[in-house]
Amino acid sequence: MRMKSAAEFPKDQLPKFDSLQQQAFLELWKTYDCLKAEEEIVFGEFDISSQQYNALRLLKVVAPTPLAVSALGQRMITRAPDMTRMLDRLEQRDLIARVRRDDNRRVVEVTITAAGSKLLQQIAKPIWACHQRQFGHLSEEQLTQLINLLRATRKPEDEPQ
Amino acid sequence: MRMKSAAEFPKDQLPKFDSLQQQAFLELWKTYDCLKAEEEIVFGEFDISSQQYNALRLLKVVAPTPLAVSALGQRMITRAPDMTRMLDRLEQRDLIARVRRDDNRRVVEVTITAAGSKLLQQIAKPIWACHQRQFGHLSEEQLTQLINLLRATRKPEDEPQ
DNA sequence: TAAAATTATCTGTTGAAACGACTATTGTCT
DNA sequence: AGACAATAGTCGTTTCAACAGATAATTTTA
Repeated sequence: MRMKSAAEFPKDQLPKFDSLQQQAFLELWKTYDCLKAEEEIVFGEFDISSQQYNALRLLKVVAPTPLAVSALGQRMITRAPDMTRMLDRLEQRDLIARVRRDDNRRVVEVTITAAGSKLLQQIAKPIWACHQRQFGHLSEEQLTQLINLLRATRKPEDEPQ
Repeated sequence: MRMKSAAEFPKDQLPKFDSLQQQAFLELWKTYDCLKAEEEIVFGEFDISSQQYNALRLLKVVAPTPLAVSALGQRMITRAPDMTRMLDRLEQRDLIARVRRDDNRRVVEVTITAAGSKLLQQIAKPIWACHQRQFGHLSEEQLTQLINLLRATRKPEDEPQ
């Protein structure tokens, strides 16, 4: 986590109003929150959280190969420090299966079940429609631009492809 | 909440891969989550949540005029269905004050206290530095572009200013 | 090979979010 | 005025997230 001291930004460079940077953050927050709320309505109809959906999605990608809990955790978008209990809930609903690996009994491997795949499939269309509603009015060019800017925000080194 | 039936998007229009729209959403999510995590570290040093910071910030803007709980709630970025207890916590720390309005005894008005203002002031610099770290490498043009795209995403009607 | 360190996951606890139901106050309609 | 509805905020409960510490299995080190 790179840290620059605040002193690197001397007072006379401080904008009088909230900085453009803060504005960008607030817009990002607001926008994310709007879209997430709409998504959650869709997910809610299937009694699932976006976190859970994300986990299932990742498991589906590699299926039928299992994924260790830690590997799954690392690939999640939002860092989840509580994989265990999230997987508990999915397991109780028989959407995933857990197996302790034999050649290394510390790791627990997770796979998506048929029921889990089916649920994903059911969600796929409404969630796709949701994203269409949210971004459908933007041109392809605007979308790639947005995506590139978001990437550039996260990764200072690699600018637009 | 406008709803289009999924049928409006016939199968042969479905992209083989995840749609650009979904990609945009995931980028937005990822980016927001990254930035938020960094912010929370800063806020954490002051034992405050971003929600609470937001509330204080809004109160500061209108200070010394008080703001009704409902008005505050509506201006919050993330809809908070639990204003009461959030304000409880802020009140316990003497960062805000609550007064029941006399001419309409249903509404409770909130103001930021001197201590609250002081805390905001202490946070201001580190949080500004945080936003600089996060967005400082983007040009002013890129930032306004990003802001405009985010706005356009939320509000289909008004395209870039 | 026994002790120490590391890895991978689990559990306990605490605080906060979500959702509804509830109370109090005011406004409206007859 | 009295009944009914609307508004503003609070409280109760359940569930979830975050952090720390515990447990168990493996690897490293002396």
